[in-house]
Order: sequence, then structure tokens, then C-alpha cells
Amino acid sequence: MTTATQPTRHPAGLAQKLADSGLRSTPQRELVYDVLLNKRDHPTADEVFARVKPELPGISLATVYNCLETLVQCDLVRAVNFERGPTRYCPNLRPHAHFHDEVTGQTHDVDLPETLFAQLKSELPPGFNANAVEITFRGKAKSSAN
Amino acid sequence: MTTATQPTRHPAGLAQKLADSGLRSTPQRELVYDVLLNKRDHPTADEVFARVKPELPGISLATVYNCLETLVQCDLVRAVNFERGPTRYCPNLRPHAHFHDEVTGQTHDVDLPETLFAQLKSELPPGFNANAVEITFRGKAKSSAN
DNA sequence: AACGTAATTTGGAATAATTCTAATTATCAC
DNA sequence: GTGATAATTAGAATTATTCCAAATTACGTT
Repeated sequence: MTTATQPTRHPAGLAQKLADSGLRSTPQRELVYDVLLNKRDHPTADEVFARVKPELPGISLATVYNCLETLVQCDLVRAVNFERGPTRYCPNLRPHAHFHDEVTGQTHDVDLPETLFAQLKSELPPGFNANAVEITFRGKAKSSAN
Repeated sequence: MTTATQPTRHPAGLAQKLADSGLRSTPQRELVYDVLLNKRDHPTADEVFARVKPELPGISLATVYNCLETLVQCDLVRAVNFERGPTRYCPNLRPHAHFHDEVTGQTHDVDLPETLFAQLKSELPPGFNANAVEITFRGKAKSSAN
């Protein structure tokens, strides 16, 4: 597999979004972002590292952590945590919840209407002001969904 | 503060619930459970350890972890995770969400109608069968609520 | 094209929370 | 009381992540 054949998937917005935050575009950051866009299975930092290394053999795990953190900071990627497991990364920016399959260990996105998030926030007692809501399901999915 | 004055808060159900699971009642387990019932501020294992040690100076941190795990197994306590922070423990068994105050770091229970949990589950695409839903809010609370 | 400055990357050490292990101790049924 | 089994203990080990200081790279200016 050569580098030339794969489309550059990131919407070119990367360099722009980075610049907006006063950050530079680097091969490492672009590649990490590409990897997240191209296989949206909520990989861990280790998994991203493994996917990125063949393309950029010199990259270090610390850099993968740095890049992921940067992408989260720029609102290009979301960090997803489930119980005490390693943090997973998700380039889906639409409002959605996560479904953790107890059998396969896989994580699936579940798109939800924004009204539902709003409704949830409205259930908060007075004085509580939420700027984020996270919803996580745990259970079994019928074979290979998503 | 002496030991004698505090009421034994656990509903005596502890020994029973433990027995139901083929487990034994021990001073360590009772004390850990008491501590959770008496100050419901979602303590970490370390915090539970600190609260328990004055009463039972010989107790070890490993035992606190073991006891907490046991209580979770018996459905007397729920483990609560927020991002990568240490696991917190919550004896509130009613259906509820958690609100993490970004300013104080405190965690508050937010009771929610069961209908809401049901409604959420009904939003899942066909083939997804959830047996648990977790809802977490992040934001600011007006001073000392809860 | 070379330069200086600052951001970024790197490898390895350090940290934090938790789990594991092997030995000791406590509990319950008889 | 005694013995089989479960629970506790102290410390080592593990896992995911962050920190650090040094080396590299990129960018804007000449």
C-alpha cells in the first residue's frame, strides 16, 4: 500500500481549525486525524498509534497522545470514556450517544435528536447549568450493526 | 467523635444481601458501606479509605477496593466514572443522573423520572438492546446545592 | 537561501489508579 | 472447638497516561 492512493480525507479544515487556535499543521496531526476519519470505530490511543506507525514509522506514542489532545481541543474530535477503560476517540461531531456492546466490546454511535438533549437539560433542578450532556448505553447489539 | 454515638445506618440488609450472593458479612464490608451511606458525596476509593481507617486502623487500601467491588456486585452501590478520574461510589439506587460541577469538582445526584430512561432506550435503533443507561451532565451549579 | 524563534516531536522516566499475588487471618457450619 | 473456605493484608505489578528535557522542525524575516 502506497501513500499516493489514499484520498486525503480530512476536509482541509484541519489546517484552518488548527490555525484558528494558533497551532500548526504537522504531518503527525494530519495523519492522526485521517486515521480517525477513515475508521470510525472509536480507537484507543494505542490503536491509533498502531494505525499511524506504518505511514510514519518514526512517530512516537507520546506524539499520538499529543495530537489526539490537540484535536479534542480544536473540537475536531471527541474523547469518549467508558468505565475505567482507555480513552477512545470519535470524529463524529453530531449530537449523539454511545452504545457499548458488552459482548464484543465495540462502541457504536447512536444519533439522537437534539431536542432530547435539550429535554434532559430541562430536567435539571434550578441552579444547575449544564453545558454538556453525555449519554451512554450498555447492552448487546444484534450482530454487526452500525 | 466517638464510635458509640453514630447510628448503624445500613438497613441490616447488608448481611442479607451479601448472604444472597454467597458472601460473608465482615466488619470491613459493613464499615465501608456505612461510610458510603453516611456521607453521600461520591467519594473515591482513597477517600473511603481515609474515612474508614480511623474506625478500623488495620484496614488496607486493597480491602477497601475489594469491599467496594463487592458492594457494587451486590447492587448496593453504584460505581461512577467521569472522564479519566478515579472511580467514585454512590449508594443511591434510585434512577438518577450525575452532575459534575466543573468549578468545585463535586458530583451531585440528579433524580430523573424513569420514563426518561425508557424514552432514551426507545430511541435506540432496532437491534440495540440496552440494559443500562448512564447520563452525565457537566457544568456549573449555583453554590452549595444537593 | 540562511537565521532566529517558537512550536512540535521524541524517548524515557514518572505518576496515578487499580489489580494481582501469596501469605495470614477470620468466619461459619458442624 | 475444629476445619474448610472466604476474606484481608502488604507489597509488587500493571495500565493508561502525563511529564520532561533534548532534539527537530516549521515559519516569518532578511
